[in-house]
Amino acid sequence: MKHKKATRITIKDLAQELNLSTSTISRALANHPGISDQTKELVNGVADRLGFAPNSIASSFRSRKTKAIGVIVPRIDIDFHSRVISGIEAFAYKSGYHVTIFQSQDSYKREKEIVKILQTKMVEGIIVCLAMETKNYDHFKKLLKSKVPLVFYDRTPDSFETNKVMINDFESAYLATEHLIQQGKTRLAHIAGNQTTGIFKKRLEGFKAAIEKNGLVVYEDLILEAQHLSYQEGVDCACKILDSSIRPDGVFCANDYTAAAVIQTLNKRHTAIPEEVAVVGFSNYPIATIVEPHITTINDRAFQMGEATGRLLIQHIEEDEIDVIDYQVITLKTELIVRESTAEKRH
Amino acid sequence: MKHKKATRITIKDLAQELNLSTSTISRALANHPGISDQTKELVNGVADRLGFAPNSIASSFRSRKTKAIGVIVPRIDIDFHSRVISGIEAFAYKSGYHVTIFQSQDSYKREKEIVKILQTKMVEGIIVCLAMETKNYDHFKKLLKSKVPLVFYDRTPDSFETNKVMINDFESAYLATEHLIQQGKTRLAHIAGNQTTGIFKKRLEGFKAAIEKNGLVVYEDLILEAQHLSYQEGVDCACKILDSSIRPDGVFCANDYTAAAVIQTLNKRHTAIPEEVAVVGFSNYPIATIVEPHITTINDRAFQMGEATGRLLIQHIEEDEIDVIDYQVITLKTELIVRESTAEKRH
DNA sequence: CTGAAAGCGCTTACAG
DNA sequence: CTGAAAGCGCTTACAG
Repeated sequence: MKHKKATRITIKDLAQELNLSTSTISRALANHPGISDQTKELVNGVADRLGFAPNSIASSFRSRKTKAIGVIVPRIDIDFHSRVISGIEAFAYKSGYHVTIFQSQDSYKREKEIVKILQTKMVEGIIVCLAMETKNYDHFKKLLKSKVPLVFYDRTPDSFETNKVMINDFESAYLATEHLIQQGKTRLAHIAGNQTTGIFKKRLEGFKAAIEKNGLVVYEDLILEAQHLSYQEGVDCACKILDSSIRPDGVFCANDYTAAAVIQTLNKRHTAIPEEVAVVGFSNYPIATIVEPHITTINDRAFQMGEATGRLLIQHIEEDEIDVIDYQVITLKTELIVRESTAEKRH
Repeated sequence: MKHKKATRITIKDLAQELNLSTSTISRALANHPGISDQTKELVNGVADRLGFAPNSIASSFRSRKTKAIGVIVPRIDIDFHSRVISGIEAFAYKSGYHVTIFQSQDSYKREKEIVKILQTKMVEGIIVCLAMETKNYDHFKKLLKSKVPLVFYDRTPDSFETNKVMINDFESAYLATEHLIQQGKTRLAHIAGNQTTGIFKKRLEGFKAAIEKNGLVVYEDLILEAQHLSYQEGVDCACKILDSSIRPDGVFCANDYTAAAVIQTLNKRHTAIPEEVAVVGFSNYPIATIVEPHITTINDRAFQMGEATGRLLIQHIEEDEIDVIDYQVITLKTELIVRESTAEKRH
């Protein structure tokens, strides 16, 4: 006798067992209204007893619904993205969807490959945070042409309109900068992110706008760009800024790693924070409350961004008859969390 | 005329277009050996021209291969897990698999729900890091009975043998503790993780073993348990330890958050690190090189753990005929990264 | 090297 | 409230 692979129980088996049609079994399992409660109980009972597990692939194939959404992120192991994904998964799960994840590794080539894979109807909708390299959006336009619901978050296309979820980077930077001004700071520096990326451009703009609106001077020499906003780049920028002839009394950093770097550099130089130099970060990473003094920063609400992105996508998946909406742009509120690096007395 | 949904191109359409059978089209697209190169070129050309995208659901349904693996983690937005997932995705992607992620939120109930969802043949194999609450493994045993390949990582079942990928927690803790002893430290403290979890129990055991092996005394009063190993718990434990009558000169922490907490607490008390008290952490989180002094810690190789887990699972999926292997346990090497919190001179 | 045909396990209009 | 029947888009043994 040959080794026989465990054959799975199907609705056919249940039908045979109960002398009912497969139609009835299928409907009973789906809790269809037109089936008597008695039959439903009977079916569910036998299903349990025989250890029936529905074949979701067959079901997806037939119904053309996979209940799957695809997510393309640059990298999963970046704090911001892992929190967004967590929000997406949490919302998707309670809506009966599951989430399949791909990393573009910030590569345009790989992003295109992934889009191609996702075009096979494996997923009902796609969420994307663009790869750093991506400047051409044809692969996504093709997707849209075939009516696949698509939502971008954070890093979004700049040359065409589509569904997006973002935070108000301009306003957040404006808020952060104005807070420094309110603390009496007048010579402000900024460690900026990659200026080919929209969100970092907006943060720089918000920084400048707040300064100008308050009648102060924008010192271009105090604005430095850090490609990856890493801690080490932050240290380098901090040294340059602090050694500049215009000695700054406030620094706004485009993320918390660089803010932590500025703070540690100041600490080493025994410069009083915030009295001599105040520091504001961006994102509210865990380090913001570990570094001393704790970092005043912008709460970027990554988890909520994930939830909002998931909600928007699922809405588009399920209400595709509402063809009236062309695209939707959601901007989330942020908040300034004031901590010791700008305001409170250090104990 | 009613609005007609964009009907997808199928292999039938390609067959018609080329006056070939669907069998040939299917084989040509799959690059089957028994098809002439000329035909393959022809088919691929027309497929491109008509914008054919294969229906992977139909294919999965028919071939019984989904090329999908499911991953159940407590939470995605924990640094360790996000790095493991990144490793899993990276390995899976280059092996032609994709990864669907679920968060158990450390809930036993939710973990069972997810397992039930995954039993629908949606995935070909499953990777799990157990929920904190989980003490009963029946849901996984059922999975194994139905021959679904299953691999656990990090937090693994303690009462039954199965595929696992772990680091050597005992040995790592032993190494870390012995390093403190080599620095001349004799009164050692330990901030331990939840002792109902195997890995944290092993870390405590390794800590004790190193002390005993070196002829020193284990001070039970200097061993504190922190449920979640959070920064705040770390601060609380640090205060208790430092105010104890046996003043410790070395602290081994079960993660880097609590190690950072100990360091900051020592800094506030103006206690010299490492001269008066040396500190070792665990995991090599980003904060390890941000906090001053930088933290000596164990590199837990999370990304590599993800790769190894993915490799092991896919091996089991693809070589299921190799029934000889019952289960496999892989233990990864760790390394001690020595930094200023124990050894180097602080500049 | 290519084709005819069966069938994977469901769902769903249609009929009663 | 239930059933008979068609069919989703592929893959694959079998035949030539």
